[in-house]
Amino acid sequence: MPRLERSFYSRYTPDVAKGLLGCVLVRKLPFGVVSGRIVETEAYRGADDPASHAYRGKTKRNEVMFGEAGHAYVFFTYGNHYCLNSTTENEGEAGAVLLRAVQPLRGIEEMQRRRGTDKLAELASGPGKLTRAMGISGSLNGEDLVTSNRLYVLTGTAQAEIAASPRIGLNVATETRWRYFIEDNPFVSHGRTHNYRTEGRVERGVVG
DNA sequence: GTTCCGATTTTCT
DNA sequence: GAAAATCGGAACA
Repeated sequence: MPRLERSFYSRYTPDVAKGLLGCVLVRKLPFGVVSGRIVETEAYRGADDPASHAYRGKTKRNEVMFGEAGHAYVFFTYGNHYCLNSTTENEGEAGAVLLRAVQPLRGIEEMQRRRGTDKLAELASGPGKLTRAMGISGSLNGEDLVTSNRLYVLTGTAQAEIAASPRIGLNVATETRWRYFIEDNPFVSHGRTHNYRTEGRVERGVVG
């Protein structure tokens, strides 16, 4: 399976977020390889997106978002958790896709050990869980996903129905539905107020 | 320099 | 369903 190229990432962020569904995130660790199929993402842009870290311009923390597409943007939040994004758009224009959940494929035992649970559906069903399960931390911030041998993404092939909902954990831009996930997939996160089954405003599409 | 609060998870009721 | 844990970045003075 080929790796995603730079041109894949260098597009309108919501399109990249949708396109990443079904692709395979790969992390090489000293103990072996762990990987998972991406089942849930969120799009964040720049000055036009109040929910984005880049909304108020470039800072030391978010500068990766303004750089070349296809790099990892890893940030620390809530005192405990790292979140993994891939940068998007043309260089100089901010954008990133938050990877929120994967379906474990390879290295499941390693992920179980790191997460302290053996339940597959809970290994990486949330952004913080995902980074913990796959050994991703701030040291990978800025990593080039197109050339790195530590962290990269392979193209997906499986056809699946995708749905869209508001992004999770925000109190701004709540009308913008830039969260994308594979419908009825048991590996997506729940997300408190985002019970999409009862929301009734889910957009559908197809990824493949 | 100080204060506020989050792109979350876990645990308890 | 609700709340605590926990710390670095960003905003304001």
